[in-house]
Amino acid sequence: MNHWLFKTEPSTYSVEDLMREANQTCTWDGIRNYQARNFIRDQMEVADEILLYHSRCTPTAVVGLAKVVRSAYPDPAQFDHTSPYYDAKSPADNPRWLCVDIQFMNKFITPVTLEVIKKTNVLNDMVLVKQGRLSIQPVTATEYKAVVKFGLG
DNA sequence: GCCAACGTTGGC
DNA sequence: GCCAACGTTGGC
Repeated sequence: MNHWLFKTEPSTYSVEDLMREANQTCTWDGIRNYQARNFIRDQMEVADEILLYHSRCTPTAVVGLAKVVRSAYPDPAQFDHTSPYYDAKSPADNPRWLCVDIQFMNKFITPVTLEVIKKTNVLNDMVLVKQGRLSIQPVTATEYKAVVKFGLG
């Protein structure tokens, strides 16, 4: 099983929004970055566990957990003219962008802030710290366990 | 809201 | 296929 970190801006979509969805499940659409797309396509599987991270807010932090409940399929938003994620250049017979469905698992008692992650030895090599702009990124099992321990402990 | 970092686009 | 221009992300 793989572990991931998904970023979201809480002003657009937050962990609380996910908790209010039917079955606490949503489609994680709108990923428009090839590196992130390739992770979804090549490595993401049902039951993979996800750290949900709130970006562009105060404080930026991992705020909860989710899991993959449907593996990669074409992102419907790329073909929807009314969507901000519409992509006129994506061929219908070979969709450029993929998405997964995720289900809420847990909301942290204590959000694990970027500040703490940077200060913690087992966490400060996370892709989050090294590669600031990647919105879907792999997390090692060790990193995952450490973040969960902070968040739920 | 600013702006540095960095990914993408497109002319050549 | 290089790289300047442009657009977006995200910490602060």
